[in-house]
Amino acid sequence: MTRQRALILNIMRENPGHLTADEIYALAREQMPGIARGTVYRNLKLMEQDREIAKLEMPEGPDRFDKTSAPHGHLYCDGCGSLQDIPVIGLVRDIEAVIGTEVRSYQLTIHYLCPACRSKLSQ
Amino acid sequence: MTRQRALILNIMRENPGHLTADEIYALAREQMPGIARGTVYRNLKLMEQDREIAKLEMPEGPDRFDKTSAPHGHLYCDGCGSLQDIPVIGLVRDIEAVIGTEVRSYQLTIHYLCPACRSKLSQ
DNA sequence: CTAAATGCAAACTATTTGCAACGAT
DNA sequence: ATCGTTGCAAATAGTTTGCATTTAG
Repeated sequence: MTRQRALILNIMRENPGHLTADEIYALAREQMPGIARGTVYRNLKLMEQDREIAKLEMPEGPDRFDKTSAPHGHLYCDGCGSLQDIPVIGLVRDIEAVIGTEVRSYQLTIHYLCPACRSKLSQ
Repeated sequence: MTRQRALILNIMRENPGHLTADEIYALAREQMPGIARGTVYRNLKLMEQDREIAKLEMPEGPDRFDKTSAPHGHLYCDGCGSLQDIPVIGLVRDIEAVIGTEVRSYQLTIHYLCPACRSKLSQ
């Protein structure tokens, strides 16, 4: 556990949202100006492999990262790209019943139009 | 509808799997050697916007493309990266009940270990 | 002490884009 | 004829990597 890794973890804990690697890098530099972008990417990858965090592949733009807590899905607006958590119940259980083995994790992205984008379209 | 676009569509129809843009490009060149990589990418993006096909963001490597038929999920093996379709029932209905608006599409990737990778680990 | 992690910069992969020429309608 | 689409090549975005140096355990 290096200082760099602790800092990255801390930033993710304090930050509610879904940060990209570069956003985490920028926040990290505020507290540790010498930290390298590569270090951030390397640590995020390691933490993902340890399943301390989850990588969210986005329809547009860079990946985002989520500290893994309760499994949940994401609502993605095709209009503006906004992202929100959404609870999902029973999915893992159902899938495990079908495949007969453990689900290690899942990524669910629901594409929809958020209220703001919907009202823009109807104008 | 250009010859190029028709060819790309046809390759996707004939090909059962989950091709990457470059795999489609390679197959397209067999029948139309002059086709440009950019043309393949452009058409795939347009077809995705028209929702004729779906883009699958992969945990590793390039995106893959799926001709959209019945909505379904994907089983991704964290060991070897293999990808398989899996039926999903009731998910869209459940989500729409929660969010109160239409689900345009979704992407569900279940991470697991396929039988082959599981038996390698236990050795 | 030593194995693992860092900083730096260069390399790489996947994808996008500007532009002149071409082709579908 | 016109406007969207192509081929080409260069550009970009995001991420990874090699290597000498530093740091944690």
